[in-house]
Amino acid sequence: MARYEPSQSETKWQEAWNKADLFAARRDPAKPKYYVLEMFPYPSGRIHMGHVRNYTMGDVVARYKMAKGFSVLHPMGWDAFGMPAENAAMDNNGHPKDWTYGNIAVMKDQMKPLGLSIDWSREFATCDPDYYGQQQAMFIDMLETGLVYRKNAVVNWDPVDMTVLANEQVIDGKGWRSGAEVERRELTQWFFKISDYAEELLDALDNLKDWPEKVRLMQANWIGKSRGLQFAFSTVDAPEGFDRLEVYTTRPDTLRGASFAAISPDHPLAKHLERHDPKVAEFVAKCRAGGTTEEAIETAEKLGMDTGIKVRHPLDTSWELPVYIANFILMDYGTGAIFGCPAHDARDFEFATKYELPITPVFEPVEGDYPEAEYVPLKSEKVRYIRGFAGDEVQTGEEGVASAIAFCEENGIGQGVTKFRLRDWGLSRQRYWGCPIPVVHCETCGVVPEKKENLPVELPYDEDGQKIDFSIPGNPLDRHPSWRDCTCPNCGGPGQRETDTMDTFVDSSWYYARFTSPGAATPTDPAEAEYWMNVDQYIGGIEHAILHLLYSRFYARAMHKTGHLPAKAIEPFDALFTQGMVTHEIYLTRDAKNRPVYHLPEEVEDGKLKATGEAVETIPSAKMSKSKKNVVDPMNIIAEFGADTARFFVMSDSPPERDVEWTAAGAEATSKFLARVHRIADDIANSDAPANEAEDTALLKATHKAIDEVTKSIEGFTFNKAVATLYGLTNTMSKSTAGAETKRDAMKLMAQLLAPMVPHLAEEVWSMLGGEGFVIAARWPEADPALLVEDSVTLPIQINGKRRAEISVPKDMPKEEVEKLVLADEAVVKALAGGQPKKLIVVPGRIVNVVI
RNA sequence: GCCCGAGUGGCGGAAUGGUAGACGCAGCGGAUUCAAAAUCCGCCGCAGCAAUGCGUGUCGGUUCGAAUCCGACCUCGGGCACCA
Repeated sequence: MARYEPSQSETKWQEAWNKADLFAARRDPAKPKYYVLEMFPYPSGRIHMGHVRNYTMGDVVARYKMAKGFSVLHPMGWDAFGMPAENAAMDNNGHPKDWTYGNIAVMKDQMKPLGLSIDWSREFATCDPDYYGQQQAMFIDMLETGLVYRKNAVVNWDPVDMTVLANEQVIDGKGWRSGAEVERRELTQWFFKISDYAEELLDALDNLKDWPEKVRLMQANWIGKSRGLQFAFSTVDAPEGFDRLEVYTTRPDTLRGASFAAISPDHPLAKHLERHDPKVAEFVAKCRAGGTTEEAIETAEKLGMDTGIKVRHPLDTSWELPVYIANFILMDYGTGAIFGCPAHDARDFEFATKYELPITPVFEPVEGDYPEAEYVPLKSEKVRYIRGFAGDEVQTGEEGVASAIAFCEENGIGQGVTKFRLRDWGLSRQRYWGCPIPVVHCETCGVVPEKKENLPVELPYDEDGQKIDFSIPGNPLDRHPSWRDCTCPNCGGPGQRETDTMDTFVDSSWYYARFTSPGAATPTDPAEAEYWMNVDQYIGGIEHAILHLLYSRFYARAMHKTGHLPAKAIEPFDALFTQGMVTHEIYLTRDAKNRPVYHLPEEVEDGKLKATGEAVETIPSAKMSKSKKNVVDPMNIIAEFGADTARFFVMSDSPPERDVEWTAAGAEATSKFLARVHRIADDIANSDAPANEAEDTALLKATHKAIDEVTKSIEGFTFNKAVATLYGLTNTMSKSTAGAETKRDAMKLMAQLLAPMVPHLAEEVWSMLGGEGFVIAARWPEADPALLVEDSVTLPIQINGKRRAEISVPKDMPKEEVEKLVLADEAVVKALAGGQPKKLIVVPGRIVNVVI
């Protein structure tokens, strides 16, 4: 009797697949194509269960589509630039390049045993000069097309380390290494003009039918289209050149409830005052403390300072409002100046209360009492205007806004304008380990793009023969004279290279396109892009719902505009599936400064560190993340049980879009199940049981029902249900007394159903039962509709909505006859006690409800 | 603070307006075995001897019928533009 030995059979089948070169994507005009892509990994060092889950899902789809007769593209690469490599270099006195490529080698070795149907010939890393050189070429094209520009923007500045910090490196407003209070500081930075596409990116969401509704909603809110009024206050006692103060409001209907005007600390007027008034300078400096994130700004204590300047109310010029500088006004949104109506805005209410400003209601509820604090009804709700100036007395907020805009336009007060919350994409990073921005700063010519024939502008590995020192904070490119100094591509005179590198989101905004022709001498090859684009199914984490996906949608449009993608590819991902995350508890201890030190699960046992016995703090499950070290190593599972067990386990139980808490408990059970399938297949292969018509038909029906359900489950991304179906079919198969021939056929069909999830075992079973060729090369089975119909159904009988009895009736029994049967039922007769039912509801094939 | 989700047995979950708890884990009982492992069979929401009652985060509503639809709230998770 053959035993289930995954360690041998998995290697055997992987070698056989390789030899047959089954997974190389081929442009085959005779076949429909299918491009399935999982979000490529960051090479953190080791794979974790999240990767296994992500790539197994993609593999299930890829293998299923292969069996359905598609020419499949299923590539893999590495999102290889980014901060962790520099941090590692800092910690280990190493080099980001060595660390990154070392990690890639290890992770690839760990992924290979999973038996994924990946075309490894297309592999690349974003830190390969060949890849980022093409990215530089596109940057130059975009610069020439006007899609790239420079402007000032704020960064987190660590005044002790004299360096720019990532948001992640700012903890409670302090630098993570120096502990210094972080300040917001302006630098000149490079930007992509994504705002040009705001409207289109919003409108096009409606056509992304196979994207999750929640992702489209999140992106729509992020883009944040709003209709409002822009107008200028005339100022009183303002410095020269500031006669007018432009403000933007989405609630012009509340204009007569205005009690103050407020400007951002970064507003030109605030900057002017800062230079002339030490008190303003002090206040503005206070406002600039803390990080740059919207979260930090929104949750910080609301601070304001009266500038002493007044503005005249546009509807009544004798009415003057004070002008405050306020830390919660963002310069990036609108005009960087607002008017506050504390009666109908929570934040303005808080501010007005704090600074004792008047709170004047503009409208009140149509019914009921005016609330104690601010009154902020939905814009769609009708309210009664008591200090309105346009439109009806009773109207919705939306109507009030529209009529206020119309009134202001007619009376020359201001203009209705449409604004977007979406800001241009700042791509400059003051860091080493990223794609160098290919421009040269020349004293005579200014900012000049590098010549394309000089690309790639490669990152220097060392510094005049010396290893680059990553232990010094800041950007090594900035203090690397022999790399930095160069000749101007325009005039040939002395120039200096741009030392900013690109945001890693740029790298991941076009890798899907590069996979269609990874070796091309241009960013893409038109024929290949035309054949393979778009990505038919994209799979990745919900954490990328906004930034990565929105940037990719913009970048595809930019690539089209610069001639690198066909028009059909401006929405690069036809269907999107967002998998849930794999979560795990977090273990930490504290260092001398009470800062957290994280520990891997395998270093912890019974709440203590294995090495030292020190007790660890346990934080409840959170997304597995390399920085928190709450990652589980799938290699142990593969070594103990085999890849098929790891694959099947991550597909079972939890629905794919939901988070799953990793627990080791189920792995053994999964392995037992796979061994059971193997055992049953072996029994069947050696059986000579005679045919048995009734049993044969029953097994055949069960098998076809399973074909139907598994197919639907794979198509619908409910892999956990496919697993449950396969468990059920296995139980049926094991108990069935059907003849050997029928059982063999049924088992071969089951091998096909198993193949996308547990490909090695499926091949083993297939070959045991005499299947021809590879099981994954066999055409996907189709359920015979005739075998799916049931002759009779069980109808539950409810009395007043509670289940009290059930009857079994032929499938197509007419309603009237069902009613007769129901009324004759013992429980119904008893409940009616001789009376008539008030109502009798018969839902054919589903349920009966007797209302008494 | 703002935007988006999710809450069902001891546990993961199934059922998306029609029998709540499919399937699996854990547990319990049995068969097999000298014994154990493995395997096979059965039971398994809570309370109750039972009849029956209760039960899908909480409270309210719509409906003949609600885990499912609507409203308010609570808790947990994701994102917030320099983590990837």
